[in-house]
Amino acid sequence: MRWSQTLIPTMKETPEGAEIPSHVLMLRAGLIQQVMAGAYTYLPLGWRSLRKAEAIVRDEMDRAGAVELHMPALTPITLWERTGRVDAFGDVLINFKVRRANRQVHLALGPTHEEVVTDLVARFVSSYRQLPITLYQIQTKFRNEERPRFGVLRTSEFLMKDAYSFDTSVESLAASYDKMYEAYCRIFDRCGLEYLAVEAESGPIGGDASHEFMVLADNGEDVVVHCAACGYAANLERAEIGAAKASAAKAAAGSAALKKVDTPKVGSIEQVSKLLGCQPAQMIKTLIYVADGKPLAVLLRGDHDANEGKLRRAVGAAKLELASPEIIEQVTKAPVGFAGPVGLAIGLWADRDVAAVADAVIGANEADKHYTGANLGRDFTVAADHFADLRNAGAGDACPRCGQSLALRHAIEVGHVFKLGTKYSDALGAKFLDDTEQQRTIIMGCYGIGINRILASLIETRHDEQGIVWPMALAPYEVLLAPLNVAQEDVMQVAERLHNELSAAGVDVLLDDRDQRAGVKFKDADLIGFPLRVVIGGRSLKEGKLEIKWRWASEPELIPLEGAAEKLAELVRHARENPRHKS
RNA sequence: CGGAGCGUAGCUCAGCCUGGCUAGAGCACCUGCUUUGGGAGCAGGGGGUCGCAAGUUCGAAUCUUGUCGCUCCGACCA
Repeated sequence: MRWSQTLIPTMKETPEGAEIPSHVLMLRAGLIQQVMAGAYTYLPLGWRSLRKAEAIVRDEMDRAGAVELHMPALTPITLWERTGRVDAFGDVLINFKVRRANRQVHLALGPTHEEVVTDLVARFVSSYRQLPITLYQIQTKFRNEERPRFGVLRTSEFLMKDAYSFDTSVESLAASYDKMYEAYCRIFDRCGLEYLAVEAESGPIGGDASHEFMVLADNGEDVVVHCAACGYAANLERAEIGAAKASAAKAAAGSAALKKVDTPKVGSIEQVSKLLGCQPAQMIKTLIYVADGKPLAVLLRGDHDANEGKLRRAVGAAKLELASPEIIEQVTKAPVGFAGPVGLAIGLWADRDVAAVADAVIGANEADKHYTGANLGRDFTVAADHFADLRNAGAGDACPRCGQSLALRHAIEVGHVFKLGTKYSDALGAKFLDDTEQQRTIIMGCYGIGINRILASLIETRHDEQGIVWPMALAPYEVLLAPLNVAQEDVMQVAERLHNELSAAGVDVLLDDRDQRAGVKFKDADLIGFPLRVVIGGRSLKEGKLEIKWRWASEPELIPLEGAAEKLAELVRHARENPRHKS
């Protein structure tokens, strides 16, 4: 391809509104153009990279035995009503009515495709002989994001690979799941991404039933908990906390007396600690939840955050949510911000770390009042079996596996594998007859990859001051030919010949045939980040040599003009095998 | 959905506070000449409903109100 014949609108300056590196660089390098908040055009270069990522995903899905099909983005709302997900998705589900002859049809744009694919399987699969099977597609998904942001990281329309496995048993599901897990590792390896597979919230099946594939990046929206010592990794919702350090476990032997103090109009932990001159860790906060319709109270150290998943599992509730202000007032007889454990008549749970807080500051269940000097056992009690790990892990907490210190890292979720169980097959009647003529429900798994996020997370983690540093696998073009003077005939002859020979050898090559100064060509080459740049002209050509430079290398090297095409093709082939080469 | 900010040429921005000649600069674009290894120089040229609407005023990019769009922080995220 010739530069002059395609569309590559590079920008010297950072457009207003772009903040994070991947967004800035995708715009400046002419990969994307924003059409509205959360919707982008992929320009020729961006589209090439996206298609390369897609091709890798497709290749590995096929290798893992998954079968590609294509479902419509347009779906009837009734399909979503059958699984109750109209409510579950809420405003995220883009849906609308259209006129069709003399009636109205209510449609939804698919945010994912469990319903459509399960309905398909329910219609055509009826025997264990047809199972297991894993179906996948690569398709545009639609979600009405509350707040699109970070360039292509969070958009309302995005390209997703979604796969669904259908099995006859939990053991068979585990095998399907493992195949997908391994395929994901191969995909992200080939893309040159540094990723972590972390344990994630597991849903109905429990146990080891969900993993998220995370790319560690400072601008990631997710937080993963990582132990550098043993490799334990989990997302914040799921991360367990190891047993408390022995030194902190001194029994709460407080000396102070319980004393009611005035805290007028001051309800938050931060405000109260400031007013009373104590540390948040000296406080115990009391959160009121409603579990399956019944209110309960949870005690946490002031500087800790509740983990609703852990709490739900500890309490054994199906549904758990923070209580409304009305319920809180009814239960505590005080406005929000003044709840405390003393004299509360509802079920009381506590995070393990609460036991170590002596002479604590707590709410007094009375407007504008707190207690100081509160002590567990003397002033209030929590049943021994109501102590549990109920909070989010924090930096410095003990690793549940090895006891070393945990670290919190920001990350971008690029993939998710999940054992679904029978939620959708039950709702949509996907059953099969087993070899003993029993009718049973098909067991499902689902597996997603955000294709756009592969690009964004790669750029987020592989760039420098000059621009993107593409790995060979996803670069829009593998080789850039840069003739320095397009008016010079011998230079252009060499460039044209190399272009044709490399193309014939299966190398993606772009010829910068613009009549531009060398500086402009170099800046654009670095900004876009072509892995291999070949300069034709100047001193080296007179000596029968070409100058080549890897994007991640600091210095160029010279190769003989003689046999250059073969040499370059060989270099490209080698670099394709090593997706993670670094500067 | 709460909080904050920004909308002036394709891009980055000045002008607005304190209303007043024909609305500006740099980059980009077009023409010519020069230049040619890290975003060139000179000369000339094209391009703007100042987001939109209403209001105040003799007069609005500028003041007021409303509205739309975009961005950031937070909440939310099967």
